[in-house]
Amino acid sequence: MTLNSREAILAAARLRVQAHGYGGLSFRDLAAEVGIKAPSIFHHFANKAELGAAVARRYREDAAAALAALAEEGPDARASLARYPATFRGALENGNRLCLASVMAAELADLPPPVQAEVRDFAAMNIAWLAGRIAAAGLAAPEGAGPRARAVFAAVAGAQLLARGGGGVAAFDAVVDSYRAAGLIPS
Amino acid sequence: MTLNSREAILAAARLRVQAHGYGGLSFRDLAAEVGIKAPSIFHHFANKAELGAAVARRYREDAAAALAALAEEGPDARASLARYPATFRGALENGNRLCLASVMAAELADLPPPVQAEVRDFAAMNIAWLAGRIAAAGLAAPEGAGPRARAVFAAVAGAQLLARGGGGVAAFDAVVDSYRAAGLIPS
DNA sequence: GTCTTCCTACCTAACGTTAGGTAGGGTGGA
DNA sequence: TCCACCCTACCTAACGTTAGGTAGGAAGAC
Repeated sequence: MTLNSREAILAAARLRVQAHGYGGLSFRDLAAEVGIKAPSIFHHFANKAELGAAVARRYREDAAAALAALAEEGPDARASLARYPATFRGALENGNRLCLASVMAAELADLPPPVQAEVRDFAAMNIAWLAGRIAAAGLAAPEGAGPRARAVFAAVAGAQLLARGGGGVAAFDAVVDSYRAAGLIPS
Repeated sequence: MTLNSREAILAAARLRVQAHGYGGLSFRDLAAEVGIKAPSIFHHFANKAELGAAVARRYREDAAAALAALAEEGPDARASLARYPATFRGALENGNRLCLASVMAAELADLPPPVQAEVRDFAAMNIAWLAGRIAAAGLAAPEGAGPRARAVFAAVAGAQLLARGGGGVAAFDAVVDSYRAAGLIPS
């Protein structure tokens, strides 16, 4: 149960941050969900900042793996780009949550520096993946792939934010469809 | 000083929420900034929820006035649409803040219902304005103006979120330029 | 085999701090 | 006089965190 506890804490903390933010993550509530007491969390993580950084790091690693899998599914860069928004859809379906990095970006100034760094790394990783696929798909000139990648990332994150405010997955899908219609994302 | 205190509280609270979120708004810090003591705030607002709702309502009213002014500046709907993102730029310039509604959307689940309602109203107001201008500009079919308006609102909010994470106003401008290049927003 | 030692994993109790909120009093202008 | 405004003093609940301790297992020496 030792390794499982650490993993259980990480998983539960991720969901709680996605729903309530880093500031809304309480050790007592988190521990209760895992089935231990709050101080026992300190056996696995030195403090809240370290837990937050670990959650964000794991989130980035999982996303990187998912994107790598998406790219390896087929050689068609346009097709994998078209499926990129779907990686953000899941959070909305799962209790109207947001991308971890979006929630944390909203409270960025109050985040411990190590957590801030993880948030930036997540964005950089997504943008790098998008830029690679955009370049491979010939969707933009080589020097324009980076800016375009940032635009796609921002637009999809914004769609998720709007959908949480009202409309849910249906609103998210409609906004993404508009992006496709405008040519921001390939169909 | 009575009316001024209320206004000073509203203004300071708005800036603090834009920087730290509703959860990060503390009566003690807020009062200190205004130059009074924390319990004196309760003379102007019954509780935190009412203060939050008042801040959000005022924010929406101010934004509505700014958008109305933008629309009245000239009859060219395309031109006023092109200047829409600028209304979001100011927050970033002012201490790397976000749109009040974006910050609050990130912590929506923990907001008192009246505050949630104000956040939704702000989004609806923006979308209605955009839909009107999009229809007037002939940028989309009449039945497509609403979805397109939601896409523009989401995209601009996302650009602001990305810019806060890193890059600031320059990143915001670059992303908006990409939106223009893709045809999501008129130049 | 068993005794000692050290470990992991978790506990209870309490720390200092901060949160929103309340009670009741003083003061100044209409 | 009275009421708006702001004060001091205080409350309870919750926060992250620390101290100190217990249960149980692995490992080495004899």
